[in-house]
Amino acid sequence: MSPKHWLMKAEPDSRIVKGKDVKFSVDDFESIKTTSWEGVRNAEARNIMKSMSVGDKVLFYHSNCKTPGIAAIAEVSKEAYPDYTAWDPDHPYFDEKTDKSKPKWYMVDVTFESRLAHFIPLSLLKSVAGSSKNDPDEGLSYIGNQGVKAIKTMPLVTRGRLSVQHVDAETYDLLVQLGERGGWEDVSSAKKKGKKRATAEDEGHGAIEETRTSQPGTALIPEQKRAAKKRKVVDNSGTKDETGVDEKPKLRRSIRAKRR
DNA sequence: GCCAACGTTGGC
DNA sequence: GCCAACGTTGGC
Repeated sequence: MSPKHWLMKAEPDSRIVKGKDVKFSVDDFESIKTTSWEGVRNAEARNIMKSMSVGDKVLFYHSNCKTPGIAAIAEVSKEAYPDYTAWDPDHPYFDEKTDKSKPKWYMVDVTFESRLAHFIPLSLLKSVAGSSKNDPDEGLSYIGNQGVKAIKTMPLVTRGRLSVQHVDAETYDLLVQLGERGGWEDVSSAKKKGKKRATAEDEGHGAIEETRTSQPGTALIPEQKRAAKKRKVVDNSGTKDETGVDEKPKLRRSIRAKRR
């Protein structure tokens, strides 16, 4: 079976939730190599993960940060299995309403493959998608109008909110190509951000390791927030169970602690 | 920090 | 099972 393609979001910026840093950047991912994608608490995203197979390709996306966009390529390395963090009351994404006899939330393992040579900012995709033209801007002519069309129909652009998304094969190829070749840096990005080279630096790309906060390995993905919130209501039990998990949970996604 | 878009919840 | 109210996502 040929591999399927997906996009998964993580938050590269630090945020403390229940005493844990939920950050998970491309740097973290690169140094950890393989991580479980726990914390998804959205049914649709969960179902999407359940349909993943080992070997499927994943676009790793930086979300809820200064320059959101696609940073790396990864691969599914373990198919869906119960997300034990849902049962851990100390975990930000504890879900009081599930129990072990009947797992509700699932996760997959994902293994880092490589960074894109050119971080693909969401703003670029939006700008292509929002254009009335069907031909790419200069610098991007290699994507052709099929490329433009593919971008215009991406869920990332048309619907946004989902933290785990399907990407179709052609679109995936196109994005990888974009990430390898770049070509927009002197055009659209520079235009809108006025001179600001939004690519490498914000994302910790390239050689310089920039100021990387604390240690990698922890970060949450978007959906967990809800669960984290609910969780406050409960807070019973303090015992960490023996789910047989020996590696400390790597949160991922995001929790929006307190906002507004 | 704001707030639009959209998902979830719960009353009926 | 509709739908208004509410809560969250996540870009800007």
